[in-house]
Amino acid sequence: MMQPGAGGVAPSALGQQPAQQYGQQPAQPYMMMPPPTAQAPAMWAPQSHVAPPAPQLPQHSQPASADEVRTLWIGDLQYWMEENYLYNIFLHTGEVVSVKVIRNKQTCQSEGYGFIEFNSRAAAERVLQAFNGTPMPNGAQNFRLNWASTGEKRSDDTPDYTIFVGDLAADVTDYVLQETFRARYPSCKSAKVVIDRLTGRTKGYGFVKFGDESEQMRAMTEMNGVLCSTRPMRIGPAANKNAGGSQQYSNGCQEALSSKGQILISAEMVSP
DNA sequence: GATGAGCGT
Repeated sequence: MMQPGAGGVAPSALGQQPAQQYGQQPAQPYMMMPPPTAQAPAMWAPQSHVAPPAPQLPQHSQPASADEVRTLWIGDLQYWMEENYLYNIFLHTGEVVSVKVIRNKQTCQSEGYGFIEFNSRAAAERVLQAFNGTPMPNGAQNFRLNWASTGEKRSDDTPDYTIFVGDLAADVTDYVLQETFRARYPSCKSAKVVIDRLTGRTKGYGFVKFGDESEQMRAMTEMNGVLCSTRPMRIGPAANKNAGGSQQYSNGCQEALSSKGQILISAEMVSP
């Protein structure tokens, strides 16, 4: 027989209202700030904060074939941003099916990203367009949203040529950084300002990716010292993360190995 | 100041 108390539980596991305390956050973290300049497009969020025109940050194009893709990936989460926080942010859409923050199994600490599933692909896309790159309710950082990858490979055939950009002012966002470069380098694909997960604030450096190697090279010299927002950028080579950007070290490794070998050999020779 | 971040049961 059914337990009386458990009969009419909320459909979603999140239905049970979360006790809303997010670390240092005061009582109502979700109070959406009034739209700065927003005339609400009144599609699905009549009365709410419609963020400034979502900058066209690079996102994976929506997979056309897969009807099932209704989930967004969200990153750059601070540790205190848990399911209930995310859930309440998108609550007004009425179309959130589930929310999940990925945690480390040992420490149970957030890994800084999660997934938001909507009841339709269109709903997910609206959220993606409207929120991505706009300030999160806590005010410190911007939403970093994208389509969740469904295990299928992302269409990413082209190599990236990346540079490191330092000395960024506090107000430089991905969008600002990217536009700074895209104005001169059409192959500029994306820009990312690195965010401190503890504070949600910028670390003052970032990465810019180009599709064209010669533009990467040119940008390295031409853009060094150029103003971005209020500060001159300092540009350097990016440590090889995603290949492409710089030369492989295959030869270097061999040299290192052989010279190590030499050291060993000479050590043997030196020994009595 | 100083080299990310990225897909779960």
